[in-house]
Amino acid sequence: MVVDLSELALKAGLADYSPVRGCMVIKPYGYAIWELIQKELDARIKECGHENAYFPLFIPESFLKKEADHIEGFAPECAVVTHAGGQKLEEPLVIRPTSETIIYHMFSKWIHSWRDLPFSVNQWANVVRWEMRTRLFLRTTEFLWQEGHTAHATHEEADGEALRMQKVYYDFMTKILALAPIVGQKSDSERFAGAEKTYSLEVLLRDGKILQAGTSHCLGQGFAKAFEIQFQTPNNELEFVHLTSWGVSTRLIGAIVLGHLDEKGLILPPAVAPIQAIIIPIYKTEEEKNKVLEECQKIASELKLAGIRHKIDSNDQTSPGAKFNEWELKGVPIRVQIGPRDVQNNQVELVRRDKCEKLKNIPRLGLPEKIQSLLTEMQDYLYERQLAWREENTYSADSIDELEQILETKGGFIKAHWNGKADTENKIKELTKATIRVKAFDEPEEKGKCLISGEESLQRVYIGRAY
RNA sequence: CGGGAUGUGGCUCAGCUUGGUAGAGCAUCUGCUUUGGGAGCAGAGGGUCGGAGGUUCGAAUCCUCUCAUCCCGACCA
Repeated sequence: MVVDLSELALKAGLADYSPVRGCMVIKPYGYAIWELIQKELDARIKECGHENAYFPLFIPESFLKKEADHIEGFAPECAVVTHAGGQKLEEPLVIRPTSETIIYHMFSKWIHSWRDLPFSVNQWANVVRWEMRTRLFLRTTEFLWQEGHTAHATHEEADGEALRMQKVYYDFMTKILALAPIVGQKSDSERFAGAEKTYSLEVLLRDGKILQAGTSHCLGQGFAKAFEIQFQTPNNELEFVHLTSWGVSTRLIGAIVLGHLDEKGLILPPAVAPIQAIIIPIYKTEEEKNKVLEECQKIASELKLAGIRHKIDSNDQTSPGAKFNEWELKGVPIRVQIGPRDVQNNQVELVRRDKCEKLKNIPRLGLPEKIQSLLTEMQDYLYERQLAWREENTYSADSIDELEQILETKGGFIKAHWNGKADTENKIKELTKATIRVKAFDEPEEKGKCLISGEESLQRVYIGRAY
């Protein structure tokens, strides 16, 4: 099984390496997936009342330094512009690694009264983080994402908003991406730089590793104080706002690929497949070709009417067999095969990418409806399969040896007791190369002893090796 | 930044140990036959061997330096 994302992403035409270290070119097929992600998620974000805006790529260096934890977390990975217009700049400009600072600078100008709250903005943008090691889609130097920022009058409201957006992500990932993330809260050491609490969504991939697919932060008042975002209460008192920020990135494409792939290549959930049905004509003679292609055109126009994203692979130079393999590699959900026999009998052959089963003698009449129902079935099936995969690969460990053994032989999520402290967390990481991924919300209470310290613990946490 | 590897037609790589003036497969082009699970045959075009310097009559091959990329660790969406 090809589980190497880089190889698969290159072969399937999602992306290519660029001349710049750690940066990728997202090719049309990969970008089309991103556009579908954007479209679906953007609608959900707007339903929450958040509007889109755009802030500058450049951030004055001094802005980043205003929040102590934030600069400490991000300084090592910032790209900084020191020269422009042929001259050394008065103040260096950081290329945004994230936009909290510049957005909150603006918030302080825009928010004055309790009547202005809650206040929110979302932006779709690129950010740059000079990571030591990069990997196509999972960790690139420049990546695309969406970052939402909200300001609230109370801590409870801000925390509620951070949780609400995490739920929006959960809903999006399960319904649209057919992924089954564990949702919960990050440990202190894995928390976002400058945040009070970080909520995350952790996906178990098919190679047994874990991917943080999205985060939502309750920032408390730290940034508000650093950027002096104050408002007057109805009682005429000055108070600092409570902020949240939340984001998902092009990493989601990596999550889709690694969450669903099989030995033949990608399997795209229908909801984000740029091509949902690929039509492959099969013929020998010129006469057959004309008849078959004519029928393909008819099918295409019916699919268009039905709102199914499709394409006819009319390439004359490759054999049908080659096309089958090509589109399987690219993960197209439904393949429509049609040859002279089918035209004759008013039927087609369909193949579902996930199960790879051939459905012969499908009546030509009502084909769009049939394809639509298969797409729906496949979307559900992929989610069920992901969920089952996660459940089958979630284990419990009650000692560090047991934890290590499961990591070595199986991978996956391992639930274990932990005392909640940083030193024991580091120790686990040191010993096993695995990290505490998340404290799940729906984890039942259970008395136990910390793997390292033996201290009392009331709840298991999820541990695993992550990307 | 530590460890490993690689750089040779568009792509994947061989050749390097033991120097003798560049090769295969895929792709491309031409022609004919093919097309229901990765087509066949015949022919053609295309490379200052990452860069610089050195050794030598002669360097893809040996030496020195340099640049770049990828993989494995510490950092991270």
